[in-house]
Amino acid sequence: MSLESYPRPSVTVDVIIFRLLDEDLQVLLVKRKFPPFEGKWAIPGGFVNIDESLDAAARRELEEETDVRDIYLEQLYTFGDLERDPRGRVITVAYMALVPAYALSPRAGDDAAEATWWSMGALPPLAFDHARVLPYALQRLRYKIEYSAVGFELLPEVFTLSELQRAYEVILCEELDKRNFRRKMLSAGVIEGTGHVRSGDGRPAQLYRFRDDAVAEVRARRLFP
Amino acid sequence: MSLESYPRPSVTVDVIIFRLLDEDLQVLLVKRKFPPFEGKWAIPGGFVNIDESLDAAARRELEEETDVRDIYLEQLYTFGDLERDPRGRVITVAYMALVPAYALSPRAGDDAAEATWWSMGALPPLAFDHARVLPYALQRLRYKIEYSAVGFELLPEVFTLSELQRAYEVILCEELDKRNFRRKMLSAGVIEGTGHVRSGDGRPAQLYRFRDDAVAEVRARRLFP
DNA sequence: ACAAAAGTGTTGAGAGTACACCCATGC
DNA sequence: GCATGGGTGTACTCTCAACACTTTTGT
Repeated sequence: MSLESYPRPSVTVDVIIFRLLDEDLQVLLVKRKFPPFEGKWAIPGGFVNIDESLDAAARRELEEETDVRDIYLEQLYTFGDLERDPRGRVITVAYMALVPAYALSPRAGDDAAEATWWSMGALPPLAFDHARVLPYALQRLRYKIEYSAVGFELLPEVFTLSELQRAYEVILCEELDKRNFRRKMLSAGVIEGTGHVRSGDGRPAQLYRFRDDAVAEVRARRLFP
Repeated sequence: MSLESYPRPSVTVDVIIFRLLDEDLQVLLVKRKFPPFEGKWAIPGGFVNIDESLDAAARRELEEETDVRDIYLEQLYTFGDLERDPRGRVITVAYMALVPAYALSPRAGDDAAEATWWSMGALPPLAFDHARVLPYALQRLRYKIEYSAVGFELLPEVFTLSELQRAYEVILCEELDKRNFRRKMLSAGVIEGTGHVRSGDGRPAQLYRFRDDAVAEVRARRLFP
């Protein structure tokens, strides 16, 4: 059976771009200008070129929206229901990107559709099946932050322990104990002090950075002994 | 931009079907009869029909290979590198299925390619990028068995605690303590006794079944407090 | 001196881990 | 009666979770 003999679905990548700003977890969405879903908001994405891998397509879409490189990008899930795009059969491979808040976007001088950051707690009406995709991504982010070190991808290069804790609290929607948090984070060996401090209101805070060499993947608690 | 204006990749689903037989974790592979990869072995799969969801396509492929229904099936990952299929641009959505050992397969009277169970410890030469896909699936299975109850999907409806423990040991390549295993498994509330026993060599063993209503998802140990 | 945020230890409970012997049956 | 696998309890360690006050700076 040849590759030619079947009608082919279209394949797109959608990139869910999260950032953390002002104690708020936000996602970048673009406004659709044409029917269907005119005026609704969608996860940025586009067709996969025939000579481009999925990862490369996702990275290209990401770089069309943000100005920074070396961004964390991970494949999430592939959504392929029949009725998800009324224009035809479109399968989309969803990726998740985590950008630090200073990543300039929506990109200046961009000719693409209007792009805006939305708080995950107050989303606008969404196009396609994106109302299903975003909660999936949030769940994955929450889950992953619990046993790996992806949380740092949302922070600037140096940060205080309080900022780090607030990042975790915002993503998990849960308050954490300061002493336990600091002890565990430090003993995990994933961050290191920079030797500098940051002054502000109150006592100046030590600054830390993420240790690139740290592979912090906590083993899951097992169901059995 | 219309859906028509781009050349489209082909989309397939591949279903990695695991079973557990004789203390051996096995995977079902089909022998390829035509170039490329003639004589090599591949994960069973096929094209996604234009009027069929991804999940439906995966289930159809699975049912072409096995005789049982209600089988555990989960989407794993989508592989979309350019050179993974020399015949052209083919993106494949990989699924993982777990079948009990009595699931008759390869299907009797099947007109499809020769299909054989292979031990995960001794795989034949593989087609496409399947040498990358199978270890990914195994890792996912190992990971998932540690914090959820998918392990039961590989066992018959009733089983002894020793059989269950051996299943875990085979998948994890790790010996487990009998007393700890039994205590934890019973206290987790995911299995219940049937009241019957099975006789064999030595003392007869109590038989258990999985409790459908048990939602045993163990929370991951967290990196932070 | 006071406001504001940073930083610091201890204790009790529960889970995990290691470990060795008796029990019920078939032959 | 013996070989074979089934079944059971305890002690130690370690991690988790709860909890409140002192320190350092800017104004």
